[in-house]
Amino acid sequence: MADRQLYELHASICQTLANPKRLEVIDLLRDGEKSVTEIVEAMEISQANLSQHLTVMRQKGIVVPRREGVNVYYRLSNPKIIKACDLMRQVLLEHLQAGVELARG
Amino acid sequence: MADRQLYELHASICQTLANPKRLEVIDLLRDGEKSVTEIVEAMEISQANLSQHLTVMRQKGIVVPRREGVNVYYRLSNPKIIKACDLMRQVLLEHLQAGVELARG
DNA sequence: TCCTTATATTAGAATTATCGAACATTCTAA
DNA sequence: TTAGAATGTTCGATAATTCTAATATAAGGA
Repeated sequence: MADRQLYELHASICQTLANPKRLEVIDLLRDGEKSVTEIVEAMEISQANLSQHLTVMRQKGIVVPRREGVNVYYRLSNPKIIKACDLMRQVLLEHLQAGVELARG
Repeated sequence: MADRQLYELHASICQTLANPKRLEVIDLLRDGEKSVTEIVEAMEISQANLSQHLTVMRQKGIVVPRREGVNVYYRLSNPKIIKACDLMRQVLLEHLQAGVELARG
């Protein structure tokens, strides 16, 4: 596979992580699976909107669903996702300490 | 600082990485600084467009410029950025091997 | 100063992402 | 099989991103 395509796919993963709600979901799934209802109750988000975000993350292979009766439980597909997020979080915190201007937008 | 704000800043960093050209630039800077001209010549990109991407990355604290005469040399601000990118790349490759559908868009 | 090279900025069009609202689906229990 | 709870999908408005083209700025040399 060409490098260009790899960069595209890589960018696609980053794009999936580039949303505060989705990052919060990932953080919530850090220690194991949670049902949609559990996630909704832990966040300030509508069920429909969460479902949209979960769809995006599912399609990109970030999370994996498991249906159990009426509930659907989601988990992270790969523990390295948390590692990557934590690394970026470290970069962020180090920059904040260094006074780098990082305001969103 | 509130978690919500942290997630916003974190998303902002991911957003900055969520572009194939910018990822390619980061990869090019992996082993040390390069001038804008060097980067342009190593990629398929216009100078103006590269300058725009460098501006974004500069503002988000991903890269740091150093002017030397008429040239501006850019370097990564933090080696953890490469580590995070490499981790995500690993996740991507493992997913590809597992046959996960990751097509962009 | 004037010219040239290197880099940055702006404007505008096209594409893409986000969210609320409304609606659809799936499953279980009664 | 109908009701209700849990989850998913579609649509449309708004906002953000990306690129090209044109222009601007900065630095050095003749």
